[in-house]
Amino acid sequence: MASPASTDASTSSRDKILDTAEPLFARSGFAGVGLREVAEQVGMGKSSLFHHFPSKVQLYVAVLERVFHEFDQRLELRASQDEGPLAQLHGWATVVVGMLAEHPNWAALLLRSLFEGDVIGREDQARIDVIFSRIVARISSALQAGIASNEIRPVSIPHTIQTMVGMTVFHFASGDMGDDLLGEPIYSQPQLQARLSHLHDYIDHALATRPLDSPT
Amino acid sequence: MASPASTDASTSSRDKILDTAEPLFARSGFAGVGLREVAEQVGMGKSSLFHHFPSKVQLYVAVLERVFHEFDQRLELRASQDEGPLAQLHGWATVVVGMLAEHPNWAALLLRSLFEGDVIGREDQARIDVIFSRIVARISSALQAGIASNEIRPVSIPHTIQTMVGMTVFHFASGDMGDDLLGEPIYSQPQLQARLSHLHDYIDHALATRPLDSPT
DNA sequence: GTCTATACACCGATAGAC
DNA sequence: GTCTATCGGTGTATAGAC
Repeated sequence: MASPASTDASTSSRDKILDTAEPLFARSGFAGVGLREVAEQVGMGKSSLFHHFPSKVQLYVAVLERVFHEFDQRLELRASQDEGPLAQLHGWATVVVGMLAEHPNWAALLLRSLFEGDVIGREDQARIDVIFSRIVARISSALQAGIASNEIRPVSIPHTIQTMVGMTVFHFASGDMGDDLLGEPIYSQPQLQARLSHLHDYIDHALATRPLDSPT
Repeated sequence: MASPASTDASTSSRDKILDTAEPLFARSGFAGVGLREVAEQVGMGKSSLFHHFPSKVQLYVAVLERVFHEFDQRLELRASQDEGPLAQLHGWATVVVGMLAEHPNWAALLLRSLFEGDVIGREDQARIDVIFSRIVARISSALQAGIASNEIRPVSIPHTIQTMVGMTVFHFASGDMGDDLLGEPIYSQPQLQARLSHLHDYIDHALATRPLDSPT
């Protein structure tokens, strides 16, 4: 659905390269992937890659930007229904889990891009940062609104965002370690549902002010 | 305290190499570090490294094992005071934040080792997994005991552990992204304290059954 | 737009002198 | 235990034919 070419099955070489490189970068990181491996899997010569991307770094950047872009779009789409802050957070949690489930490479890719600093040039990093900031700002607004209206406890907004990013991105990037811990694959249907429930539970119990606590 | 030389300032070559390699692997990952760079910073020739470690992989493993080992030890030490499950979790949170603050490379190193699967051989990975399992088992026991005694809500234990690992390891590995989000360095004193408070808050509000709920 | 051929630096690892 | 020299291989990237 949705991704590369609009109406037919044909995919541009550029997209094919991106699709091929994405899981490789996700698994092995920027330094861990050789262009030979990418070219081989795409089915073309190494040199041909340079016709579509000026350098390995730019290929990596293109992969990242595509992911951040759609991530941002899907969150924005869900934000357009305007609901209360808690419902908004619940909705986003559902969207994020859905997206990461649909694209099992993305969590690792996002995780890398968030904590591996240097690999990308300043300008490219800045463009990605803009998108990321937009995502953060949205969550931040929801939290702020919720705190103002006393639906959400007065938690630290940045620390809560860090926690929520960790609860989603880190969890779905945790690979074998996560599988072992859960005793079942992270991306199995029951565990996807379990993670979503866990997120909803977090929102309701760690963030929401309990009815019992609210002032008379 | 165990590690390299006990009473004097001299450090074995082996330890010096480990100390040098640790931040490099933390920042750039296994594939992103060249032995030339390591050797240069240690102040010896590339080849000399092979006198102390049979291969690059084994050097990496040695770095990881050292970290996991001390991590495990410090948690065990703190476990020896026997307290209630909630107090135990609070204590561990304090210990973990303290350790990660003391060793700013560790979070990134641990994060990589948790989600980058392939780089290490089976046997070495198995040895690390044993240590990690011990850590997980301890937390798991505390949660289980707390749930049994009704001090802790009946949360999913594996998912809660994933969340807590993310709240610590991911947070302290988040580098520039985390700094930007907090508006202040993650490892600054106020933000260290803030993260610890956030963790305590999580334990008290997301995990603990509220006093109001507990049976007489 | 893809290919072959090639440039040049660096990689991890080994051999052997000191 | 550290060094120099060197091995074979791979890395990104370029040149130029088709």
